[in-house]
Amino acid sequence: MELAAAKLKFIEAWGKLGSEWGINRTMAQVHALLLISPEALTTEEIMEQLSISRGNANMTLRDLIGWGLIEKQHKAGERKEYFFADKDVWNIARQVAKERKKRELEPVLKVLNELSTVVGDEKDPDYKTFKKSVSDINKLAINVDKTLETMLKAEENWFWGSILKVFK
Amino acid sequence: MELAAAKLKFIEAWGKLGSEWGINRTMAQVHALLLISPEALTTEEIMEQLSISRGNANMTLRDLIGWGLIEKQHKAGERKEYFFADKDVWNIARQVAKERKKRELEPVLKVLNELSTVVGDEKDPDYKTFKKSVSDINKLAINVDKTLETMLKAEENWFWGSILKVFK
DNA sequence: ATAAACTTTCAATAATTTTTGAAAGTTTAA
DNA sequence: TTAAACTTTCAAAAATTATTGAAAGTTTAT
Repeated sequence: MELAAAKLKFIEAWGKLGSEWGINRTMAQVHALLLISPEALTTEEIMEQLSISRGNANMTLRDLIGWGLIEKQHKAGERKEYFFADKDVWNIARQVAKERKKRELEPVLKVLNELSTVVGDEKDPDYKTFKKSVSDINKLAINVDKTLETMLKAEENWFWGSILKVFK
Repeated sequence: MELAAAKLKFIEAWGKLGSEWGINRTMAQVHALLLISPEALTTEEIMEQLSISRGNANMTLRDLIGWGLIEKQHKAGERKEYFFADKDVWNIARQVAKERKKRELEPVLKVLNELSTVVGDEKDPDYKTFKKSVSDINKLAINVDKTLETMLKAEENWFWGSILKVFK
């Protein structure tokens, strides 16, 4: 396969994966483009390579910075802003895990906690089923939260060394 | 909190979580409703409780069956179909992991494999960066795949026992 | 064979999400 | 201060995704 074709395919695949995971397709594509780019790129270059508008590029780049996946770079003597992606996949995975934990898992834990204060009749099957489901989900969510917490602190080698030992 | 209010809140929270993870909101809500329902419900009851149309309910129930999250039940002497959810959260987590692995991770692994056949000039920074990123992502994806594979085979107690030992 | 009971389909519509692009805003250099 | 270079905003438009509901299809009992 040719490099040019491979690049397009990679950008497309990354975009598709993103959209399946609740991440805007364009955002994932911009990330893909920066991941395979040896140099930092300008908004202009990104707009052109992905055929997207200035407004879209600007918002997407801002979001990616918010996710901690890319950074701005300034080149001496130039006004333009350049953007580049952290290429370390372990950092990327941790960053995504960190953000999703904060944005999604933590709010859910909060709601589950509130829901466990529900009052009712212990003889009521509705009440019993509700309590049991909420409590079980709560336990799982707490475990997932702890696991992520530890993962976020871990070094890559430590992580894969330990995890692969457990998962034979 | 009252049971009725808590139920609504749970259905809403589950729906929101679903949509953040690329799962249709209604599908997650129907799942939530069945999770907290001690009895299997008919299409009619689901339509009414969630204020959705017959068509929507039918398609959503079909999808949930496809995900292995709910099942049909037939009651003796009745023509109606009843639906109920597996209430075991460990089964639910495994089922979701299994389906997403099949639907998303495996296609990505396939693409990454194709992309590693790219040919080019070892002196070209574009080529080198591309190869490195694809290869690193490929390695991570393979590890994730293996980890999920093991998790799918695991028993709940085994899993939490081992994982929590690693993650102190 | 018929009809009642129930399920499925799908074209049309609605709702939501994403994108555009021009105008407004900001920074820098002279 | 002015103007050029560059970035940000946001209302409108486009694209995508989800939902409706009536008609078609299926199954069962008689």
